[in-house]
Amino acid sequence: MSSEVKPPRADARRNREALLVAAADVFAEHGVGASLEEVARRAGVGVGTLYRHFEQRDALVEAVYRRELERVVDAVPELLDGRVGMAALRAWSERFLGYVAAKRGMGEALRAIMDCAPELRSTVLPRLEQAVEELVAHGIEDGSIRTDARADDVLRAMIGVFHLPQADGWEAQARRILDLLLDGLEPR
Amino acid sequence: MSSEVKPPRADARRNREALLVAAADVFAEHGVGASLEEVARRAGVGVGTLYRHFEQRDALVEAVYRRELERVVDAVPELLDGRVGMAALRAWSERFLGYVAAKRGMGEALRAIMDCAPELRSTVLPRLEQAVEELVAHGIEDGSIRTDARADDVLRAMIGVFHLPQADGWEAQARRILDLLLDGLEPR
DNA sequence: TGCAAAGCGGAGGCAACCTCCGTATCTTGT
DNA sequence: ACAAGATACGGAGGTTGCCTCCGCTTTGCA
Repeated sequence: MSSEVKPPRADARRNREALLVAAADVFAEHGVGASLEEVARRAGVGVGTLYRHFEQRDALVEAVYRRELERVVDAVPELLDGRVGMAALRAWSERFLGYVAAKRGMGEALRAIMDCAPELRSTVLPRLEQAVEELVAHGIEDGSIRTDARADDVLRAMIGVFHLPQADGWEAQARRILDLLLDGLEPR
Repeated sequence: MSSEVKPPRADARRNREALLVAAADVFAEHGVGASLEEVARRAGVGVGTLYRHFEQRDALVEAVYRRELERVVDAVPELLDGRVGMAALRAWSERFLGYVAAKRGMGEALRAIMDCAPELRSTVLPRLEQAVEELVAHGIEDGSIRTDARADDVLRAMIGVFHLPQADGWEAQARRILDLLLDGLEPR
């Protein structure tokens, strides 16, 4: 009846960790579409092991970027402190942008995570949704955000922008577009 | 000195056309990442022929969606007629959205076109940029759009939104996001 | 009608995907 | 400390898609 989940074997845990580290490297180097055999090789592990731990590519992608994204999510309360909702959302989006710009592959990763089948979908996307939801709700309450604003729209818009090809000047352009979007969220 | 380009042979033209038709089908069915051998097969043509006509995938993608996109571009003057810039831009984005929603694969295609190396880049992207530029310029002139608005930002934002995974409710959500964006373009 | 030139096709080499199962490594109970 | 079962590993191999290369066909021109 209680929690019937045995802890995984020691070698399994080790390999899983090695795979995550290797994948982070390889994704940073060749993007999220990189060869999984390369990942396995660099982790010093057989492909079979990779596929056992992460049944699909998306599962690996998600696991690799999960920690970073959690940090973005966790920043919400701090940013909300002493700020009006809109200002907090602006600060948050700026921080999010910084993460995406810093961690190569994260833009693609976000898109990939959104794409994958709902039943396999990670826990990360809901947490992001929840983060935006909180920010938007505050803004609506204190009157700094339009009452008809929808958190899911805002998050998707951000992801759309983050996933644009990161050519030269990407970060500045993304910032401008985000500003446009946020301006659109202010009450008329 | 004059135009040294001979017209292509008849069979070449035939095959090119067959490839475009087949590719349109296959892309609509399996997305822009579909198998090119499948495209060749369905066109009743060898792969070699496909690669001779379209050296890279992006070239084929672009050719397939070019006509549709040209229609979007060509709508600009008509939409500008008797409308203020902002209104024309709204109407244009709505029309663009309609095209993307109707033609499966077009969202992906836009992204793919943006991605490909500049020197190989199609003539379509510049034409789209020019279209938005015209709309935005009018809007700035007649005071319906912020003076600091940048056409390239607007286009990229749109493409970002169009490329989001087209799940249920995509069109409505894309419309809301675009509205947000356009609201952000109105003078403060 | 004949002959370059232009174009065709698909075999073949390569890379990545993913599965499967014989073998190795851990854990637990004694 | 050891044995036995459970758990996990590895990588060969079947499959598919990419792209190139070159002997053969078709076309257009004289």
